[in-house]
Amino acid sequence: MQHPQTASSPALTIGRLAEQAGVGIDTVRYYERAGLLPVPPRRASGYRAYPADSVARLRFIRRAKELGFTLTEIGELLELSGRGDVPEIREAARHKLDLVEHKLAELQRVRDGLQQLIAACPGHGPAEHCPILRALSDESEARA
Amino acid sequence: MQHPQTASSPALTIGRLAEQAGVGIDTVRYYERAGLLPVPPRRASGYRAYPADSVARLRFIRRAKELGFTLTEIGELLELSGRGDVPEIREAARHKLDLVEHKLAELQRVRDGLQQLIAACPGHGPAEHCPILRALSDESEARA
DNA sequence: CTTGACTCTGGACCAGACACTAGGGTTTAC
DNA sequence: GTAAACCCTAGTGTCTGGTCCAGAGTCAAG
Repeated sequence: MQHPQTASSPALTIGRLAEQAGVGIDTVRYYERAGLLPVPPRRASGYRAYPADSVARLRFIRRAKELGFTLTEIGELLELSGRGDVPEIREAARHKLDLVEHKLAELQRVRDGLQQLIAACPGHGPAEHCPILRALSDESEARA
Repeated sequence: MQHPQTASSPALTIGRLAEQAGVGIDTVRYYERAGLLPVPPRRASGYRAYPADSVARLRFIRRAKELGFTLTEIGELLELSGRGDVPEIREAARHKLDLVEHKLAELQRVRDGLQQLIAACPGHGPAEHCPILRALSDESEARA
């Protein structure tokens, strides 16, 4: 833990924060409304003043989103990461883990499917021989 | 290949088509609007009359969607497949595979983070260095 | 012929995740 | 000190991928 703003932390404006995290300004405000970012302190002018570590948090959100988590889920993950003592939270983490493993399994299935298709596809020749097309359109409803 | 409608093909109603393909009726119409399904012939009454092979096409769409392709991408795949452009299709699949593998790797890191969190959190103490957050927010911006 | 199930069109609506606009005030660089 | 660049709120618009009417016509069974 470091003091948020003793003297060294630059206290970013929303614009700088957004830029450093690679998102839009509106997105930052949206996340705040959505409860994903803590409400930041304000200057006298009303400008939001973000501690430097907000960048990490925003990046986390961005990347988790790329992984297919919804903002709600990300909020839950953030909550887990933010407080670490109650056993309930451990349960929640377990629950999240299930979810993540489920996602992993699905994604692996997708990967395997794609790999097989690519491996079997000669990359040339008539379309009838391309298993990518066949695999998707055939009666391969074996397991659904 | 079989003749579309010489005499034997049943010419499905939209309801039957949807049912056989496992999607909703509205979805079928939506796909038509979106250009994913060819505009079908109509009966005198105005009812859409689908050739039997529309089922395969719809299933293709459904499965490609399960593989994570967007409708736009699927439209492109369908176009490529119509042209018999095998190399391009393969390239598209390869590209998707790259994305999927990347996601897999990151998701694994999230999973590891959760596992560590659970293991290291016996029900007390500050989860100050939360591995979940670290997994995704660190300077792992190596490639972006 | 009637009834109930089906289909038609056009448009409204949903959630998620933002992006943009208007009409202001503020900060900063020169 | 002034102009550019930035920030504020509130509200509306956008895109994706559908879903759900309403009101009207059509088809199949009995």
